[in-house]
Amino acid sequence: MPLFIYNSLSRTKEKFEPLQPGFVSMYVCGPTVYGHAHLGHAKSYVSFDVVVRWLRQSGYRVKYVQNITDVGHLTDDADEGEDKITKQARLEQNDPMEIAQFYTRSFYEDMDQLEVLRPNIAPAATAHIPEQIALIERLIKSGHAYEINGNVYFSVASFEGYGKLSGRTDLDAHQSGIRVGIRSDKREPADFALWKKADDGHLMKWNSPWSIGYPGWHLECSAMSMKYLGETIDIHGGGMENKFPHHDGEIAQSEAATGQPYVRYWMHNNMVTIDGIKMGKSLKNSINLKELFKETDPMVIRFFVLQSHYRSQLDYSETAIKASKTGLEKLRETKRRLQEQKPGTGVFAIAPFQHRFAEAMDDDFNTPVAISVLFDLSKAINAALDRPEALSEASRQDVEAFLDRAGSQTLCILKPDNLFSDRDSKESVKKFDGVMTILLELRAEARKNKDFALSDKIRDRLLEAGIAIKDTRDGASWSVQS
RNA sequence: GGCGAAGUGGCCGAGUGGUCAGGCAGAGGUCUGCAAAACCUUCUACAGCGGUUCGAGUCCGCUCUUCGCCUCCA
Repeated sequence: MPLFIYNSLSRTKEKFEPLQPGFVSMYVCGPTVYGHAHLGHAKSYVSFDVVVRWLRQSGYRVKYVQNITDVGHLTDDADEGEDKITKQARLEQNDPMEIAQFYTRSFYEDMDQLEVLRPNIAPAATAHIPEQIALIERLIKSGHAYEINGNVYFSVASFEGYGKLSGRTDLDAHQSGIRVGIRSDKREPADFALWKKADDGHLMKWNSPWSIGYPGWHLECSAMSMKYLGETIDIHGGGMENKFPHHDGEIAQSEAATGQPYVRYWMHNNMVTIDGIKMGKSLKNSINLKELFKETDPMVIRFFVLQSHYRSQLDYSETAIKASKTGLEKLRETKRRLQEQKPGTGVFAIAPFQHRFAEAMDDDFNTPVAISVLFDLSKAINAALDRPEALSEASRQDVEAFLDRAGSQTLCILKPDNLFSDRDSKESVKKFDGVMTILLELRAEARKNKDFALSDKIRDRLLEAGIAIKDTRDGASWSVQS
């Protein structure tokens, strides 16, 4: 069953065939680190995390590079405005590099909570200035870039096919959108900066053959992608809002420099919206993940994100999150029941579910359908467990193996053990388990003596403490509420 | 204005021609000391108007509406 990926460049689903059999090179645009991550980052990086995980499940060796943009780019037009990181540094009365480091760590903390695997290489833009300068030199030599007054610009007219990703190929149209009246030494308004001379007071700056300055925004991805993954990479991912100008700029400067195709499959994920409006830092409607995690289990957020397709907009609301929470709890409960059941004789065929799950994932990573397969499975398993014959040990193991691969390894919404965090030691878990066993025994005794006031009190008080009791045919079980 | 995407039931959200998405919420039932969970049954859809077709959320056209990009942005 081959994998199909929707390629933003061709606007069709294409059969995935990496450049080298068995090996996938993948680059995803990372965050600009001048603030805490928000729900939009969660959607993006959870989506690409599942892409990486499924490729690995499918047997590929994946080299995953995701940059950290720690060069401050401008808040405004390409020629005006203050650098974002410098601005944040001024607001926090801090050094720009400390700002970048602080928010980089914050980003990974949040991603860890969401079970997003770290990239194999996470290159920082500031650590690759020489590579970026070398790429500019290459472009100047080949006549695709020019230097004026210490600034270097990419000549858009020199690259045929500029704008092919976004569909913006009419250069005259570019000009109409550009504000008049700003002073610029560009030859053409559509040309974009590769190197900018630093103004007085600009804090993040480096030496270059042209001026003391800083690199253009699009440049770092091209330079670092080439350095770690080669001139042609298999997959490049990013947010849709970056198709133009960022990704079209990357294509132009990369392909102009190498003469090789830059990316084989472009993947773009859609936005998170609130009441239909895009969530964005600059729009001041973004939902900070650290705040969100105070009330909502990060796994619920991950599940919520994966319940919609990565190319669809995802509309945030508290009711939607709550629905996801209840839904995820249902899947967890089935998994728990399965683990706790006493071996029976029933035979359960897992193959059709495996097949449907793989089919969904191979169809451009259709996680909502993949999750619906898990719900169908949940229903079938619960029904089987309700029957006296239950599941044989062999069948139970088959189902658990599938749940581990699909739910834990691929979607990563059902962790192997979600009762306690990883920080809790095995010893304390064991002790807690012992205490719970005693409480359940006391409650069972009370019920046997028809002392329902006591048994209900135990149940109610435990629920207040965040532990739910369920009476099953095989006795009571308990679980921690998320 | 230019480029691109989308409008599905109370809510979220799949589905590119021919029984069914799925989740949440609602209703009825089974089970239970009661609850919870689970299971069974069940009610609300494809923005509008034309067209193609034996047959259309699904293809085509028009209209209306929404969103993204054209400034930094996942």
